[in-house]
Amino acid sequence: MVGTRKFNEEDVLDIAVEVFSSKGFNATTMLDLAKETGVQRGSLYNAYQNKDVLFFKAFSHFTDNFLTFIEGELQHSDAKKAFTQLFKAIVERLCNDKEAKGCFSTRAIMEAAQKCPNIQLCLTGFLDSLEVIMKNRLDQAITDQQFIGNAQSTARYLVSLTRGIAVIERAYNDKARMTDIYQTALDYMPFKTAV
Amino acid sequence: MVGTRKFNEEDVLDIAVEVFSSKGFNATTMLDLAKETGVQRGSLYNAYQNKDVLFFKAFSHFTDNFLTFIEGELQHSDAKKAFTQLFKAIVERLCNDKEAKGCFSTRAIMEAAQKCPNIQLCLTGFLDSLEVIMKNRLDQAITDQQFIGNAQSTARYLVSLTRGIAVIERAYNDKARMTDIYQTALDYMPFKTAV
DNA sequence: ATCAATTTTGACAAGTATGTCAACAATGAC
DNA sequence: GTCATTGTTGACATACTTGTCAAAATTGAT
Repeated sequence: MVGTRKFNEEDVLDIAVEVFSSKGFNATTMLDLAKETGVQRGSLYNAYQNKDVLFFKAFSHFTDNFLTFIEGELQHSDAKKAFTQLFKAIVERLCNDKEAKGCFSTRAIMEAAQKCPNIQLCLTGFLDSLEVIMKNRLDQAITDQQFIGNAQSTARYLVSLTRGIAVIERAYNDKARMTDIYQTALDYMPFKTAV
Repeated sequence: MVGTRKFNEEDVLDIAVEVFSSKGFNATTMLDLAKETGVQRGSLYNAYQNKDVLFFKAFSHFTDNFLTFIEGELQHSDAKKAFTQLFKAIVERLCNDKEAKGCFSTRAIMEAAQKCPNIQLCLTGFLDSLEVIMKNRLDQAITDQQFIGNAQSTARYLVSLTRGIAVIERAYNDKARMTDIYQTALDYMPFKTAV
């Protein structure tokens, strides 16, 4: 490498995720991204070709972090507690971020999914991964005799639940409401306390 | 009235709802609305002041229809069947519309809620109404000994479920998946078949 | 039929966003 | 230290969107 990039790509993508999360895909301009990252617009165009590509990169960056985060929160040996902890952490993450930004992936799905097949694939791929992680944990729970039900369907259902909570956050920005929702959902699920 | 409006306001709002549903708030331009409605841009500005107001009117128009629709689908005397019918109808409505448009209110919440306090209020007001309708049906179910649980929390949870399904529609546009989700959710709920 | 109020129409101005480019700066390799 | 390569910078052209306005058209009321 000869001319080396001045800005830290990691930082820029982190900030891009923030900006896209809080303004949404369409309302975010390259100028916004330039201002927030401190990188000139021209440099962004040089590094990424355009907004779509930058979004794409930011999204990959986000999913890498998020999926790791999700898996980390499902570690508790009691299945119901594991999922409770997961949702608790998701809600914390949604609410505790400075100035209520909103869920990056949910906003992306609502706004950008239909934009192009690549982005659509990348978004469904993310949800699929989420589903797999949850399904695996549920399979484990079944093995541990802590859950009786269809792991596949339940995982899909739980993925949908995370999306619903993300929408509720946008509307009410009320942590108690979000907590009530996932607790109600988890209480209804056929978990069994360990034998 | 002297100079009478040429276009049918009802029709225009119907179409506006369609356009906002399929493109989202930000991506919808006044030109889009003019093209789709066949009403000149200038006339739209004359009738409504700007995009925000037009959106506001379209939203009210939408909620009037939607809440009536929701109540209509909850008529079945068996509570679980009533809610199953409701979700079935919601999914139909989401999927059967020409060229997969997406849920108007969910898109609005994700994109427009933070725009201004008025719109925020109007969106939460809509969700609140939805919640009340569901809570009333659940209260009835409790009276009928068809349900045991907290009507308030469950209603909120179900509102969130409708939002989650709307997001899933955007990502996958897969009716079977959406059906699986609400069936899983309803199967987990503490309904009792009538005594 | 005329009038007055209102809508419609198309053009205009201003602002915003995108994407490109040429000149310039920086730096690793030799 | 020079060079070649790449990144940075700010300006530019283009396109899009919004909102306004004056002139023209329309129509209910008289």
